[in-house]
Amino acid sequence: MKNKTLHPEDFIGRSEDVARMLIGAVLLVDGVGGRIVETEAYDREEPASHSHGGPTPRNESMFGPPGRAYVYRSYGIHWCLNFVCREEGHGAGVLIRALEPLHGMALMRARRGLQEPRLLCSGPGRVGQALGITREFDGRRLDQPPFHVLAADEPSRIVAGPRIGISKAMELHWRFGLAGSRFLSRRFADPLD
DNA sequence: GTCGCGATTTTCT
DNA sequence: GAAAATCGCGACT
Repeated sequence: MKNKTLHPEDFIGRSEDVARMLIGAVLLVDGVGGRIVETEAYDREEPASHSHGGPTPRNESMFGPPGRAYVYRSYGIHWCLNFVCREEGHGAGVLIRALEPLHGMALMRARRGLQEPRLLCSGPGRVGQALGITREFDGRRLDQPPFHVLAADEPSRIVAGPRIGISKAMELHWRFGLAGSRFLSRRFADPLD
């Protein structure tokens, strides 16, 4: 299948639309990664987003051009990867929550210190660790090395639900998953649209 | 299977 | 000083 590389113009759009589009896409960092099976959308106009209060030193790249990475430190321990979308200055992004590991299995196992493919990339912190994400990746273009993002080659069946680990804007069903995937970080309670 | 907790650091009040 | 877009482990049901 002729997966096409996603370019900045592919990330111009509402974060909830980009988050759906990314399900089934392949994410590689220095050739290591796999198929995206779970994402979450965030937007400045909604209170659960880091960008909600406007630009700060941490979230600066969320307000930069679309098609780049926004990397943040979570709970003082994990590095989490987002794709910036919409337009420069808006403050929208998509959190990459889980991958089906496909490439660079040995390296991912070594970084994560375990064998089970099931748990290599099933959660945003795990994705960061398996792919070797650090602050140095913040603001980098997604269509240039070390990143490589390939569009899904066929439409994915997508389930949606409330986002995880937040207490605000629970009415928004902005968490998306590949229906039936074993690599989701958690089950979807009521698989809506 | 589910619940609770500690780790560890950045950010903003 | 508290809360946070989390994870892994141990205890309990």
